[in-house]
Amino acid sequence: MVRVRFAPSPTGKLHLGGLRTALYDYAYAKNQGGKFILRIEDTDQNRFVEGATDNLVNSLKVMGLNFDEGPTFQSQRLEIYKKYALQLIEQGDAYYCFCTKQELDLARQRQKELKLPTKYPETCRNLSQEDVAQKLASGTPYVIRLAMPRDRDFIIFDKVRGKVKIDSSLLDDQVILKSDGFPTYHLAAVVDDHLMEITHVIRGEEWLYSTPKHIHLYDCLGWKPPTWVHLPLILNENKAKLSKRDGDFSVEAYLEKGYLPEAIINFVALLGWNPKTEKEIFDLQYLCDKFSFKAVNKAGAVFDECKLEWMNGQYIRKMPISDLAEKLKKYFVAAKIDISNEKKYLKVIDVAKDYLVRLPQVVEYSQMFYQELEFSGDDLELLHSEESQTVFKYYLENLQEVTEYEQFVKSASAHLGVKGKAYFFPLRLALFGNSSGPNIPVLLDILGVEETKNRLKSVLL
RNA sequence: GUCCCGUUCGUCUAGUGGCUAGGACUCCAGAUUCUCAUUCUGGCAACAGGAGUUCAAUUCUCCUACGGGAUACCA
Repeated sequence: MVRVRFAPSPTGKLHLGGLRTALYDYAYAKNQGGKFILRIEDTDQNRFVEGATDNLVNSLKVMGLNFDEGPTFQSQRLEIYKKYALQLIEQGDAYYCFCTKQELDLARQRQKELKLPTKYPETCRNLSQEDVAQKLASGTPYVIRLAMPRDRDFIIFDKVRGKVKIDSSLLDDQVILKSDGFPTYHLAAVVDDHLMEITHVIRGEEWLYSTPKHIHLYDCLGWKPPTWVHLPLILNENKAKLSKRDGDFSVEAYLEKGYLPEAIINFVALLGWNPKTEKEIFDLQYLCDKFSFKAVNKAGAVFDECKLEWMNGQYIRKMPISDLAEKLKKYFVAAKIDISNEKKYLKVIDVAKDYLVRLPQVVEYSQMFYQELEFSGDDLELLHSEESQTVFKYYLENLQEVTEYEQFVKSASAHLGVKGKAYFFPLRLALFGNSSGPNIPVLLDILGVEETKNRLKSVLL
């Protein structure tokens, strides 16, 4: 049974990169009839952000990525990690380290100056039993480090990258238990992945290089390592890892900007994966059906919001008008626009939907149906021209409740001998406030005879 | 610095030892006999460079360049 976990740390909101990882986790689990598990990696007390877990959980929910188990919190499992850390010490696979931060910084700085690889100098790796006992007894702060082997190459068999070889002599003796008693990622993730019977570890590429440490941990503990899957990163326009400096890439922010969850899912899915067909618009179910690691790209993908906008428009236009109308109501409420006339509102949305890229724009594109129009000097000049006035008068005299609009618009043009821009522009301006926009019959239909006449009267000389 | 990963239009990507290197977004043009939007049609635009293997390399190998990641008591 396939079991995959999404394991974010609660240091901020769920961002697009995290969402993509969670999405592939979910897709693979569902594809294999397995389980999708949420685990919160809250082992860094300094970076903990209040409310981050709620945001993570909520964002996943909105996106439709429901987890089968969890969330599990690592901060509630400290005793377990400690137990294994101690076991590793007993086995001689880990050791106490009493080096201070200053000593380590200094060593690292010296290595940099000498252009050597920066790594822990292994000062405490060969401390005598007595030294250790004495320091422990005197209450010296300590961490526990993993003693990496120095004589073997680690081979990672990665599902998207293939075989990756890393020379063990380059690897650091990583801290696995911090002085505050919390484990580091390396220990916590390995222990939990084993205990939770995770079969596939799917994570960002930034973890590839530390995988040997994890493999070694599995070996020392006598456990079977999971299948490794390292995903390419999502990049900003400068091709660097998406970071907070580039702006707010949280799922929440994109929802607020007015992107539909379906569009976000679809778009993010395509950043690093494709169904090997020309199909680009698809839903979560389709992704789950088709997903495989074989089709995951190796190279990072630049996030391009233009294409997201286009895709969002596609989803907006595809949506049943009543659903869309319902979804858009809140923007009108926020703008204090009265949309209680349901019939009119639906017509307005039907027109606006072709213009929409992001949801909140709906107000901008349809407020002219609800608010009094304002005209510039140039506008007034056009509205007050003799020809325009003739058209308006004709409409005021002849437009009736029973009128068939399309026909009326045509016959009026014929009757008055005015056509083209000279005919349509002033009308649209008077009724809609802009010389470009929807067709006149559509405007008449939305406004209705009474409102149309009111608007025409107000520009009559 | 060191190690690891990567490199097809500006961006997301398909693809193959021999093709006019395909699609999508953006942009441009045309059509939908008023405009805008939608929709449709067409166009611009790419195999990082150099060696090697081969009858033939974008495709396989090596090197270089460039980009990214890691190098923490962060994940």
